[in-house]
Amino acid sequence: MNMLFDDQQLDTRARLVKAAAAIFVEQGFGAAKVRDIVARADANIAAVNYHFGSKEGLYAAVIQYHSAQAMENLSQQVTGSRRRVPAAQLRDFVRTFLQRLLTDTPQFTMGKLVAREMVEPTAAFNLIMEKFVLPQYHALRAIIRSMVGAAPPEELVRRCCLSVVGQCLYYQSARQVVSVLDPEFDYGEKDIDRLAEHIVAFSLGGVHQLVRSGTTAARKPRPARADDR
Amino acid sequence: MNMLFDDQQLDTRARLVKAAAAIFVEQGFGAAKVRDIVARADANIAAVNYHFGSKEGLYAAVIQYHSAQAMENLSQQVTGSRRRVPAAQLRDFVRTFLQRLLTDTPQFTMGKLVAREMVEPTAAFNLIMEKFVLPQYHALRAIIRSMVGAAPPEELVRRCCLSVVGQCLYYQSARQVVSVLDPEFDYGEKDIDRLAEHIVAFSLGGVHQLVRSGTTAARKPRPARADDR
DNA sequence: AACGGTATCAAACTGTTGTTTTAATCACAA
DNA sequence: TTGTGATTAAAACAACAGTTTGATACCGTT
Repeated sequence: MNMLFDDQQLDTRARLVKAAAAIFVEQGFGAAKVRDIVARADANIAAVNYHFGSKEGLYAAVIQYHSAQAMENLSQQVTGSRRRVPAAQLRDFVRTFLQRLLTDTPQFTMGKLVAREMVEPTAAFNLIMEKFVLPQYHALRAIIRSMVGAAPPEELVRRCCLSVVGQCLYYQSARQVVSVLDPEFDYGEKDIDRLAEHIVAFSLGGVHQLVRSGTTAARKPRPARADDR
Repeated sequence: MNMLFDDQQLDTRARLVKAAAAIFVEQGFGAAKVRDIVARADANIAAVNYHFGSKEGLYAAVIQYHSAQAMENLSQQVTGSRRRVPAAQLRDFVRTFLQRLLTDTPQFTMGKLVAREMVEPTAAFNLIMEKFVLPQYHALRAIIRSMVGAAPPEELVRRCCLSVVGQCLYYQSARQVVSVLDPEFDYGEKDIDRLAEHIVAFSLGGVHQLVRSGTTAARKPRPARADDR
């Protein structure tokens, strides 16, 4: 239990964490098979129970390991863009979020694990929520709030946050659908950048639209608009 | 193999389809257990293989049964709102889409099955795609296209469609997250209507923003905007 | 009443999957 | 060298889940 990752000659424990991370991301915790993991790690079946106690313990280790670097990414992201215009902050947020969600390098494994937990929660759900989802959510909420001012109700800000996140997450959770509807999209850096541009522009328009209609329209009875009926 | 559903005293086959639909929606095909299904249907284990050949056969039967009424809902929806303003068509689309996705009545089971297939594809994925996803997508694409005119490239329209769908699907696929971030939201009719209003307004703003920036900004080199740096 | 087909049921079967066991191997200190 | 604890390996175990079996009940027909 000395250093976890060397580089070349990893010990069994480290190889297991690495292989498990990949398979958990690909298939989710439930569908992942321990035998597949140890096969990829080139280790023996008993190793996972010896080192981690159980499959769940291995999953916890994967999360814990990837948490560390993901967490510092997070904090440097938040502090890094404090001084900018809200719209630029949103751009940074979406770009980073999409990168973590869609890029395939092992550096961004945590983002995909979090996405999995959202759609298919496991025992680690609460931990993931408070360690990753909520901080991210609060960051995004602050950005949106600074864009709309103090007047609009909290609910509007919350809905906008979920709209932004929903747009992003769809490209990861529904990859199969995207690959049919948009076969060109190959999740490369270029594609991700273009997608980020789109989602930012779309969301900026959405937020502004809501501020506009929120200030002019009545509150309770839905105002009859031109597009009704 | 006479009539499938009576009403009150359903035969075993019908009870199985009904129970299976509920459990497949709740847990997904992979996680659903045949023993749970037959327990809810108050039937014997062997019944599923006797009537449907296999668990997969049962799943196919569930899809086939719910397809019928879902399909006619679809067509009447499309033909029903042809004559309206695009924005009103979008409103209808989103409202109906959300209703199918979030309402818990068995009438709208298909929507949730489709959502499952998007996130966790099974052998029925291709069928679901061409029978439900693609038609819906084309309908939405036509609406968006009629809003932006002929000038914007197809890619922009496609991105907008995915943005709309992503916003909606998130509330179904990530229910657990929503229940933490927004505990008030209880998926009642009121909530769904309000959510539809939000997503429509947000998306209208998003689409218009994209049309605006698309016509004014240069194409290849990203124009330096006020919010940069 | 006897027959034939359909449906149901309890029980067993089979493959899979997470886990455990037991022995062998290795590293290293006494 | 010897002993000790950590690690690995092969095999077995136990629980689970989908499927199959063989017997039995049901029901309309001859």
